[in-house]
Amino acid sequence: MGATKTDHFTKRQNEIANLMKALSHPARVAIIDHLLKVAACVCGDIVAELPLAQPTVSQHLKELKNAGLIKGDIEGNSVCYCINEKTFAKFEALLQPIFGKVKAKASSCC
Amino acid sequence: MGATKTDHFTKRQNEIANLMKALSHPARVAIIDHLLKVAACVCGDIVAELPLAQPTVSQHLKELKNAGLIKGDIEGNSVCYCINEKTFAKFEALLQPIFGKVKAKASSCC
DNA sequence: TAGCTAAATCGTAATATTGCGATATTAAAG
DNA sequence: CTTTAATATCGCAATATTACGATTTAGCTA
Repeated sequence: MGATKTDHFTKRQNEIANLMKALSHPARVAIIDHLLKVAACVCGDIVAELPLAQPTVSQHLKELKNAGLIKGDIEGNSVCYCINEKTFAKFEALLQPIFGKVKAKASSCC
Repeated sequence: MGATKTDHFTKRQNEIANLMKALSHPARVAIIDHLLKVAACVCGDIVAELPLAQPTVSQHLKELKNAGLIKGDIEGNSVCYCINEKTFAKFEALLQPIFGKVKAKASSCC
């Protein structure tokens, strides 16, 4: 055991969970923060920004990329990472109904 | 190793990461879905709804409670779980600026 | 009190994540 | 072609998560 039973849940629930997981580590939130702050799409700058070793940052970048939250363009020697707006838009669209329903509920109990 | 270096990141980044982690499992998304759907605050109904054993569901409920996303009121024999709107509002407030900045950026590169 | 039901906790196995040193890979520079 | 720089990948150790059977806790009812 220990393997998540993803097949028992809806596609939507798994999509939400996957996007949440991608941002469930402060380093990855910090990477997104940085990519939003800097005008240009930084590459190895991210490694310099974070208090983590290069291989570790590379791994976090890979996870964000797998989740589709960032894109990586090879630019000669280095790689240019940047926000993938499409996925963020989808994420927002998935969360909107939840936040909306929470507000509509208005403490029906407890 | 293996322990997340939470102390190297900002309080905000850790807060976001923690809330994300709480919803990074489809079962926990399903629990929130269910609590939003049902008018009354269900208790053991959640166990019946999910394709998981009772101890497993109890564990997921505990994590959602620890993150502050749900509340649990003891009601005689059983427990009444429900959405904690305050935390959801905070979560939304934390994400809003990110989604906003993503849209404002409008593919500056890549 | 004894028995029943609902939920939490314990203990443990399987698996996943995090972090990083060492090592590849790839492309520009000399 | 060799060197250098920037990233990615490998392999491993430490730790965390997921799942659940067995057990405990707590309240209700008879």
